[in-house]
Amino acid sequence: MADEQVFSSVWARPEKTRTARPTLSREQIVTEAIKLLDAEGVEALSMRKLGQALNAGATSLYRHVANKDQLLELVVDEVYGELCVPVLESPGEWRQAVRALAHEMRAMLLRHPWIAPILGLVGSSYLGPNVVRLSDEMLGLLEDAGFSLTEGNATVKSMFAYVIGWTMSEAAWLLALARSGQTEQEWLEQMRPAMERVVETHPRLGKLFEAQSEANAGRDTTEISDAEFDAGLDRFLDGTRPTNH
Amino acid sequence: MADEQVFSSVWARPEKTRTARPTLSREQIVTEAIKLLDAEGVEALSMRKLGQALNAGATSLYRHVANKDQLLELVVDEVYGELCVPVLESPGEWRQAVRALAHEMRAMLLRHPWIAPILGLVGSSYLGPNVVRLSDEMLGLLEDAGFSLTEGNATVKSMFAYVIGWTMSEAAWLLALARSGQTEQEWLEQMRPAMERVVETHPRLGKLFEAQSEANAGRDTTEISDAEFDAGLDRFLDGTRPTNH
DNA sequence: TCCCGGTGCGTACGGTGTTCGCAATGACGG
DNA sequence: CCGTCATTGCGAACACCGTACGCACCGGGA
Repeated sequence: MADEQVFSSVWARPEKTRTARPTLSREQIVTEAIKLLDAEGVEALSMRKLGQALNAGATSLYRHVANKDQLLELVVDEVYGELCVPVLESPGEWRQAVRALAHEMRAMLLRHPWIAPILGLVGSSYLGPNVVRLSDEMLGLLEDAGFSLTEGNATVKSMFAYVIGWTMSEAAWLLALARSGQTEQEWLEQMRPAMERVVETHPRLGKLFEAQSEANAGRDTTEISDAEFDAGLDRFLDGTRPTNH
Repeated sequence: MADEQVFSSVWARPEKTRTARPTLSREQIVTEAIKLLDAEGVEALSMRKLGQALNAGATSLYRHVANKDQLLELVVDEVYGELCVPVLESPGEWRQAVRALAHEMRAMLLRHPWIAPILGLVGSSYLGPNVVRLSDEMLGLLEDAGFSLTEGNATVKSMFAYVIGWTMSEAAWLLALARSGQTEQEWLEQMRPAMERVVETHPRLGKLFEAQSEANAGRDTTEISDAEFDAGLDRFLDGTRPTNH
């Protein structure tokens, strides 16, 4: 390698004369980072691999992005850009709208299960353009439905908290499963002994497992978790309404 | 260094004859890891530093812990051990009990703001003894209050989701603030320009900020966030009650 | 034409998780 | 009392990481 380097300036000019004007852009970097994260997970994202995926050197990225941390902020905001706030047809339908956005958000977080840990590190990147747009539109929707600005803000924040918290644990499960490289069946089978030891000392949990596997017999697992997510969301919404003033 | 190594076996036996029976234990490692995480944050926890803090070599830790990942699982469960489920004095007081646990949990997560990103990586380490104990006791409490097992489980899961989601964003803020090494005032002042640019294009957000700073004038910031957390929690609880059957 | 700001990137540094083999120890069976 | 042996600590090494720095190179403006 080092030897080649010594001669390279002699026997050949760089074969592909580098067009020095932006062959690399911040957008390209961010979208490629997301692709890499989706494909291989959060621990597989390194500046070197990302550069490689872009046919570029690792350190070239630093011309367009200050940090890996900043890159992650950009990534988070970009992903929030996948969400779009539903339109409110009549003021009474704010509840459906909030539910729809919550579902969109859960789907997005499950599409990109690596976001959860990043969110904890990077905050919600509150000032990213997409996050700002999302907050603003959501606030407008609730305003149209009769919420005051502060009420609407509180509603959005609480709803986001529930969705993120819930989906984070789902995503962590999915990640663990993916890392193990096993099917869900094998995975469950593998930790059955630990399960049984738990049930032995905590019979109440055993009864819960029985009741659940009975109630869920024959149902699809994604159907089940959809329903559980909705149930919790509905509890939250049942306690929420605009004050008439 | 290497030279010294050659002679070391000659001019001296190891000064402190290593007692080969456990000078190191899994518990010590976990508690020291937590101390380190609290003191210096998640990116400061390395096996070498942890070993150093324990007067041990980095690789010695691997005799007691399989992985860094496993260590983090142990850490998470240990921290959950700080929580204790309140006692239910009468069946009607389940609401206060749930609120109390939620508060405990939020306080714990803010005491250890590094957990949020770890939780996303490691799952909730569902089978750790402390997590299991917590779930079981909480389930028992709600059972005494008239919830069925599946209802109680759904309630606990949803409540945890809200608390984790909410507190994660609080914790991320605290972490960012701590990393910047500035006071909250300086920090806010520093990103005022970005704030103003946002307000310019999104006047609704500007009105929200005004309304909030007016409503919160003179109040302590921790008092404010406590109240906001409680408000969201109450919405959730308002939509939750045991079915009489 | 010449220069100069912007861009790509090779090199290098300090740090990371983890494997491996060796040294040393205490407990135990004879 | 003396081997034997599983267990523990640990130094060295490997592959990889984020990133600072300096140089080569290009395109556009004077």
